[in-house]
Amino acid sequence: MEFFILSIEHEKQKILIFARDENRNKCIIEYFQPFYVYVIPKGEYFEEVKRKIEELNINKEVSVERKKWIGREYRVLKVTISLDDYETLKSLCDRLKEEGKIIGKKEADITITKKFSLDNNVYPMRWYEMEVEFKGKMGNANLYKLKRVIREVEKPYEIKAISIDIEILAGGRKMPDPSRDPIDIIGIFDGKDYYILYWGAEGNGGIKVRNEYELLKKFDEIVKKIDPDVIVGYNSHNFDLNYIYERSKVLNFNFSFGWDGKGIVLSKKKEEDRRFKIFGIQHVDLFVFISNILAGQLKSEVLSLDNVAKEILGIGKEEVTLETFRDAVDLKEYSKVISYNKRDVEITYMLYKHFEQLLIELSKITGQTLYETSLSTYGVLVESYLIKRSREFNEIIPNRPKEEEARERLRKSYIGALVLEPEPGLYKNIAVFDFRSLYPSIIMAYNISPDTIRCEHEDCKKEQITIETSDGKVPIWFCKKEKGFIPTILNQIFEERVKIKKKLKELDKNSEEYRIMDARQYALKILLNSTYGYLGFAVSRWYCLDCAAAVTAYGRTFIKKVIDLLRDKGYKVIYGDTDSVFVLLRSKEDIKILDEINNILPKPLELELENFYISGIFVERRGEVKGAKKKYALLSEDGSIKLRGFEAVRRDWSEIAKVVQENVLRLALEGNRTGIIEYLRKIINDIRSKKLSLNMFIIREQLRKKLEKYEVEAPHVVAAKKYKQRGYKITEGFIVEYVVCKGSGKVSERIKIPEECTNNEYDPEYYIEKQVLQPIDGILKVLGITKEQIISGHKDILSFFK
DNA sequence: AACTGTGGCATTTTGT
DNA sequence: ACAAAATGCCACAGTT
Repeated sequence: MEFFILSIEHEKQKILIFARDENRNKCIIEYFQPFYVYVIPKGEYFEEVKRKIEELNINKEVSVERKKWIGREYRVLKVTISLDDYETLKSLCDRLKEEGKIIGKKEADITITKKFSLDNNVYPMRWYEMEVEFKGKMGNANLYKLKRVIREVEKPYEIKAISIDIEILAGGRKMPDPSRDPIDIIGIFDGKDYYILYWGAEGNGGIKVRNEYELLKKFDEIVKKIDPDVIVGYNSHNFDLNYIYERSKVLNFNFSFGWDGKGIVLSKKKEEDRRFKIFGIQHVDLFVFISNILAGQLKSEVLSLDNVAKEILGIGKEEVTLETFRDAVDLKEYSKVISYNKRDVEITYMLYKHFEQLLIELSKITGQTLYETSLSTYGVLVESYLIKRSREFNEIIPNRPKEEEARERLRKSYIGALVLEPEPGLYKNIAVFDFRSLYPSIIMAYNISPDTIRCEHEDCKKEQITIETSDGKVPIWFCKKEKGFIPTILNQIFEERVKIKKKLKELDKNSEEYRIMDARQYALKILLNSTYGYLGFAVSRWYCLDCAAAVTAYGRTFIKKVIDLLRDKGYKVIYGDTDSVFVLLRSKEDIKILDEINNILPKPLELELENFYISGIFVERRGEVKGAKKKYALLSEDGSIKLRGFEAVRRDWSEIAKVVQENVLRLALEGNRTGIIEYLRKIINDIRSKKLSLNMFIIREQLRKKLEKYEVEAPHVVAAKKYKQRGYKITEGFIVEYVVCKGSGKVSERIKIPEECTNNEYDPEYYIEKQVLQPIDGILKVLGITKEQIISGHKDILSFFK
């Protein structure tokens, strides 16, 4: 029979595969998974260790295998025991380790479900033909016993997904608290029909029920009726599912959706960061996935559903204020809130559909469930992938570091990328060249891997590079005779991606195949680009700080080499960062020097033209003559502007500061000096005469730790305390908003949170001085515009306002 | 990891 | 002699 696997769970050593057959019937396939660990004895103690394990008074099977441990081959003992007897084996191994007789005990921390996948080459989100034996029913699922996996089958599976979103109207007045405030609305959307359940008021467009208990009951029924594979929410781990879970406890209601008939299960109990799982159904929290994997590519500063939907789907923002909620409660009329909820479930569903293929491809590649992928960070993705591939290389999977070891690793650091110091000024005709995927290329080109580092071959030692870590400077080399685990894998990913990209060019952009292939190449790109970071990541199993340090060291030599080549040819290089160089051309024709440079560079490194710019501006660091790094603006031929590092792209500056800086930068790049002077005169006037809305003056900062942990009375900390006083729940990650108002003393003593500000209350002087003139100071300096020119007749623009 | 920049705070320097 | 201004350092947020 053929099955599409959704997830693989276990009860002790009993594997439960949650799958669907060709008719979408729920199927649970059972299998008994042996538990085993690998013990690596030190050569001379091999027989002793083997004997001691064999003498243990437990059921066991000990076999001798040849396995690789970080590239080196060993005779190892594969010890298969019952999971219940693990402690006995562990204490023996701990003792042997202390006596120095074994290198270690490995793969004990690989979950039993993972072991099942590795041993049988069976992973979620794929179809398999299996030989099974029907055993009867388990709930409403067919129960089978797995006899044998015949083969993987390539065919599509159409995922049935629903999105959910809840409303707690008490939140219109205070933070919703599940011990007190009921759920008023639960919305569900399956891509076709909306089920907006509500109670306690009138309303159009929803399904009215008698009370909250009935609401949960109806929700349960609908989910069972739709029988989805995926339930999607936006911030649903920390809000929607958490809330539904808590309310069901308060009301003593037991859900029966989920294949085990238990509904929502709390799988990680860390306060403030709980994780909810549903057996057989993949719970996908898009907010978590977007924050972990996609945030870097998005322009949105705050990853609210509205912002993200606007950027990704181009759906406009709907203004819903707290007033809407308050009115709904006061008038007992929910129509507006119902349509708001309807829109939210729809957007959530559409966003999910937009990312579904990427989630699927990432899951397939890494061997994880959709649920696991949606919670993964880059490190988890890379590691899952390496684990999945390890068997092909006969590599034993290294242990995850213990807390102490991880802390130790965190203390170590190494020299990173090279950043050139730019000379402040306004430049014309700038070409930006960069290396395409520099770090992955270096790993491949130099065979950088934990298993190739410091090999014993004298030949390999000849090509060394010096790395500098917190332990000091040391020369380092990588094996040239045998390809390492990580470079081999990277190479394969790289080649696979090239192949897909080639294929994409032939496909119709609107075809299903294009969509799948494009998601696949993007998933591969994510893995390719995350591997360097993974090597230096403290909790990695294949951690290798010296490898990471070698990657950056090679990176620095390459970028230096390019700069030297360009300078030798008489070009002026004005800036460079990690993998890019900014060079002044005499004309656009000069771009052809790229070919000459690429002829000299070793393969597969390749310098490319990132773009050509008409003009660009670099400024000084505040209070210094040195040019500021990672801070510049470029004007391209199509009129678009690229801003890096400037206050205009930062979240912790007011809108007025950002708008003014961006406008001034544009005028500067266009060479319009008089425009700047006129614009500034006008804007200063507007600020003073309070023509602008308060929104322009709100400063936002995030709390990066718990409020109590702050040592200083910084403005955002003071503001956060004000929020707290007003009954807001202040958590880590809370975005604090404040406005600087008139008054005396420190800034922190005269801030107000927006809801305290009446009558467009803000301090014009503060904003003109600190938010408008400060950020453009460097730009004006480059252009040689003095403050007197802005306010003619006055020596100093600041004294004008005093 | 590298880098920029703000505000708070304690101390030193400077102006009157 | 005193206060204001400058300075240096730290904590912190954020971008690349």
